[in-house]
Amino acid sequence: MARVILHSDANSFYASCELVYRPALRGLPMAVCGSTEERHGIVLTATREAKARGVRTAMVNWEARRTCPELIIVPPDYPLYIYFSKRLREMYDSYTDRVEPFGLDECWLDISGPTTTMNDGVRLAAELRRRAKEELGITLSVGVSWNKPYAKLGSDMKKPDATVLLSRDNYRQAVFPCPAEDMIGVGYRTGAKLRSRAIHTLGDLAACPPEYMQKWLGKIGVILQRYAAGDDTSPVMPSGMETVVKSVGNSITAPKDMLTLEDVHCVMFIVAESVAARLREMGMRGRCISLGVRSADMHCFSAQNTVDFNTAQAEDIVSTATEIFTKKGYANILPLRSLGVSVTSLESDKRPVQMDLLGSALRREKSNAASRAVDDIRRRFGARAIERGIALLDADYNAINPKEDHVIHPLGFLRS
DNA sequence: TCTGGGGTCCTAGGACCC
DNA sequence: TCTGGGGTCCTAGGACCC
Repeated sequence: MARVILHSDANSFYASCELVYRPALRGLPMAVCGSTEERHGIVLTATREAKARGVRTAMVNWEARRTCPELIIVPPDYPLYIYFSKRLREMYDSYTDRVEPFGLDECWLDISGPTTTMNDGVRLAAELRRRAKEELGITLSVGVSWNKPYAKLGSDMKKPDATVLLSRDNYRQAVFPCPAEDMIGVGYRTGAKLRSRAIHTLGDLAACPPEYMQKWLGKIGVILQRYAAGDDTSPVMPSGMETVVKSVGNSITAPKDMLTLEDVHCVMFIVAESVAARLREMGMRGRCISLGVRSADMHCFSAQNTVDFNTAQAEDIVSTATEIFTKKGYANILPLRSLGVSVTSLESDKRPVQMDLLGSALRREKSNAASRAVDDIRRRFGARAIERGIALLDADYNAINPKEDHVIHPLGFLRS
């Protein structure tokens, strides 16, 4: 049984959808690039080649505007990304039932079979690239290998519109000279740690004794060493087996710093409302509520609280988050730049609720019904059709709409 | 003047129970 | 009464991914 894994990465996915330039490639609002690229030294994608040439690829919006005053900032269009992501996904699904998405624009495909060869993988890669270009106008970079980390590595190696085969015959020459940071799982911090012990390349990493890695970096150390050596047998999840969502949250950098407790409360409500509505949409509720804040001097704090009931109600989220805020003395770090809440320990809202003697479970059910009615009004007449009084206190904060502006719907939604 | 947003997993320490 | 161990849950923080 030959294992043949592909990893397909849609090149400049967001740019392909809109012909826009996304500064910093870090999910910031996107800006039209036009011909500014050459004149201002702004590059379209953070490619390996660009990095190797030392070209600046990270630029925040204000920097980009300063560099290029005629830059036009275009807000992201998530429904469009979802559309393209869905079309690509359908294409992959027509070849194998083992397709595992990784973000909106990447997927692993497993085409292993008794007679499958690496050449079959390369042929399929060519066909996927041809079809993506013809049918969607998008180019793909595809890595082909016998394991997931190498397939991913291969898809990163050559962009755009390319296939890279990392086989048992060539991987030593192709993989081992690469910087250790190229491997999935090795980020900025871990890369620095590895370098501090003279582990510079994937070859260096692959050669590390597992016991040494375990002792030094724990579980993740052993995993990374095995990734580097191509020693990974983790399966590509079958289509339809998307992992269950484990947390739902929203956070926002406010249009102006939150100076007072009233400001905090107002933003907290707006964010909590979005989280609660999304939970209800997904048919979920949870009992662990966390609050994260960032002060104006960019220090982050977070804390959580587990309550004894499951909720998808903004009021519950806000009251718990407020408790945390008070208990932790976050008032002392005002002004705040950013605030977020999230809910974990999730369960389906189809599960029966234990009634209690005080009737609070019953009250919660009623309040849930009221929230659903509000959801329905907003669905029919728009997000602004019905608003909370507190949100009207401040026009700047009221302009925030986390649910519409920031949420990329979970990948599970793509299959509906 | 400004530094994103939504997630996942892992770790280490502590509380609690048996 | 004291001590120890195992298991589970909770919590805060860190690192990583797109």
